Order: sequence, then structure tokens, then C-alpha cells
Amino acid sequence: MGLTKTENFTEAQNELAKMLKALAHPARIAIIEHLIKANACIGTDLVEVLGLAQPTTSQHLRELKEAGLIKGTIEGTSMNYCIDQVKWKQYADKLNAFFTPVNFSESCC
Amino acid sequence: MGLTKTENFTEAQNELAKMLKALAHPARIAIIEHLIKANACIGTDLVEVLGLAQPTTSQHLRELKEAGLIKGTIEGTSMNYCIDQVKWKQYADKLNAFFTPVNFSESCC
DNA sequence: TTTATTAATCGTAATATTGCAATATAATAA
DNA sequence: TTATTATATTGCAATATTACGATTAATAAA
Repeated sequence: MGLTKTENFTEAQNELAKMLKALAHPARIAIIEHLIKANACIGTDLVEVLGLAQPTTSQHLRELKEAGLIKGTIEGTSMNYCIDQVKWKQYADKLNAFFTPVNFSESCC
Repeated sequence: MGLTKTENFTEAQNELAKMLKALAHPARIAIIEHLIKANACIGTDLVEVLGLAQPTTSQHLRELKEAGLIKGTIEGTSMNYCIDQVKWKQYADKLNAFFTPVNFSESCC
């Protein structure tokens, strides 16, 4: 069906899945990495960096924006994108909490 | 096209995206959480836990197995699933490295 | 043997995602 | 005003994902 049965799961589970999904594409990873690395925020050489068409790049940027991971400010005709560091920290914390559970019961297989 | 242009990105970027994708579904999050919480490894009450059909559950389990996150051992007619703790730690480390970059250039937007 | 029981696989329908060309929008430059 | 530049949106084609019924395979129980 292609349609996730979100009603079967907790809000926390759905949210975590959504967070992971927002980053589950190499282009979006590449965008984030580039924004972290760049000492200045970026107009859009991002199209060049990714090697994807401008509309495709714009779409990935929108997904990251919708996830709250990046912000964009207008600068003339172009856009300055950068990481939303507050949201980024929230992501890091939530994922860290998920990946380092308090008690791992000893492996039985 | 629905087909990711992996050739545009580095191996590390593609791998990280794949890792995130393996967990980017609430059912797979739920499976992992249940396997962590359960003091014993699980036959498959997982079908009940998820509230999804048996083939659907099996499919999600396969994806997690292919990602290396879980292992299964045969026990009679049933299967015992559990987290692969070595792989799990690798995941935690890689994601942690991604989310806590050494130098965040100060925000400019 | 026959009959459950459990889990994987196959086939398929419905929806989602990825990517791009074409177009639209909006701000600047000439 | 008319370009030019940068970005977003629309529409569409191709592939991927999610879910399930039906079937298969393999062990256990009768």
C-alpha cells in the first residue's frame, strides 16, 4: 500500500522514524555536511555540490527545512542556508537516547 | 524517478543514508525497542506487538537483518531475534560522530 | 502418517519518493 | 521598463516502499 500505519505506533516512535527519514538520503546528508563544513552560509553552490538539478536540490532543501534541521534567510535574490543548531542538538540528544539504552539485556542468540 | 543517484555521493554518505533508512519506519523502531526491552529474545509475539500482518512483520525484520542490526536464531519452528550489539554500537558511534561535529561555524542566518 | 504451528516468500495493489524539464516568482541590474 | 539571476513550484515518469492474502517450507505434535 505504500502507506505507513502510523496509528499502530506511539507518537514517539512515529516522530523518531520521521526524524531519521528526513536524513535518510545521501543528498540530504551531503547538504548537512556542507553546511557544517562551510565557514560561511551558502547561497546555492549547493546545486553544484550535489550534482543534481536545481529543482531536485530545492526539494531536498525543503524537506530538511520542514524537518526543522535547517533555516534559510533571504539575501537579495538568493538564500542563505544554515543548520538550526537548537534543533540539531535536539536531534542529537534524541538519537543518542535511542542508541544508548540504559539496560541491554544480555544477548541470547 | 524514485531512484537515488548514489554515484553523486561519497561511499560514507551513501552508507550513512542507508543506515538511517533502515530505521526510518515506526514498525522497525518498535521492533528494536521491543527487543531491547524484552529480557528474553522473542519468538514472534512481534506480530502482535506491531499489529501488522505476519508477512509485513517478516519483511521489516528482514530489512533490519539486512542492515545487520538484528540477528535471528532458529528454535524449533520459531525464531529468536535479538539486537546485534556489536553492529548496534557501530551505528551509535557513526551517528554520534555525524551529529556532534568538531567545529560548528557560528550561525550566520 | 496427518495435522498444527511458525515463519519466509510470492504476487499484487496502493501510495511515496526521487529526479528533471518547464514554468512561475521575486529581487536585482541595466 | 526590460533583462538577468536565484529560487520555488508544477507536472510527470520511473522506481521504491508498505501492506496484505495466498502459498510454501520446515519443524513439532498427534
